[in-house]
Amino acid sequence: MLIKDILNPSMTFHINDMLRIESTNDRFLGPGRIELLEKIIETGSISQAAKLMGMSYKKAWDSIHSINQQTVTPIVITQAGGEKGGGTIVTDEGKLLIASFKQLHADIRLYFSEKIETFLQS
Amino acid sequence: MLIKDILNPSMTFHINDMLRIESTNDRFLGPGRIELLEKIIETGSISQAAKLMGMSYKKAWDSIHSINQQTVTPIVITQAGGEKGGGTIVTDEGKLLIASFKQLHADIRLYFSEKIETFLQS
DNA sequence: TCGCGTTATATATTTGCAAATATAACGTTT
DNA sequence: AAACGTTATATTTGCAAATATATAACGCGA
Repeated sequence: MLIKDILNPSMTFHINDMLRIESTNDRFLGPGRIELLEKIIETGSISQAAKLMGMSYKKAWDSIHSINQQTVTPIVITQAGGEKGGGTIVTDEGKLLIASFKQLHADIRLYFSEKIETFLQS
Repeated sequence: MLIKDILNPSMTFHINDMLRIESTNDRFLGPGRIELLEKIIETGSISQAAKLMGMSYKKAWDSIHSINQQTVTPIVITQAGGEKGGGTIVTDEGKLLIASFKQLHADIRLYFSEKIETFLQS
């Protein structure tokens, strides 16, 4: 008896490989927050980054606020008011987090793709 | 610059290691459905299994209906009416799915625990 | 034929969360 | 001091998902 003979062949199965790092009772990093941080680097602004992603400003702000609260070193630094009305930058620590997360994610996706393959063919 | 010096040391971080196997546009197997199948084996009944898990009967029924629709061989066989009012059994194919899923889940949890360790200490 | 406990299914209600909206505060520029 | 675009925060609205409720169908046994 084989797994592949049980599953409906007209359907394609996959593992949900979204990597999410969480702390005790809050989310920390996931694909969405990583993309948001990258868009903030591009635009220098939370509101513009949110708009670029089709995300509400509130959700974007909540996300970066959540991230900052879970680190000792700030990941983003915001300024309300000032030239161009203000803005937001991602710190070097933030950029390190982004790079490390993406590497970890790539590793896990690879491992998953191997595992699901053997599972579905077993 | 190190990840572990960025993160708040008063918080414990972990990877969300819930394994979910999905098809094109429906869930297939996750920890909840696995537990439900196991409780059905124990009790011989969807309703009793649901009650044991604190799950509504509708959600339980929807879950097993969804599973059965994604396989060519039925995973559970239900009977409405009959002695004791009816009942539900898990087929050998269902038991194979449970065992394979748990093995896969264990492998992934191990891999994750190694990965998150190096990530958090890097 | 009725009762029983179960599966099967529809409908209504509630709840939680995402989105939208509104407003305040901020600090440079003019 | 007024304008501007941004961050910051509260409030309201809308919607989807979970839950609850109700009812039907099923088939054996008394």
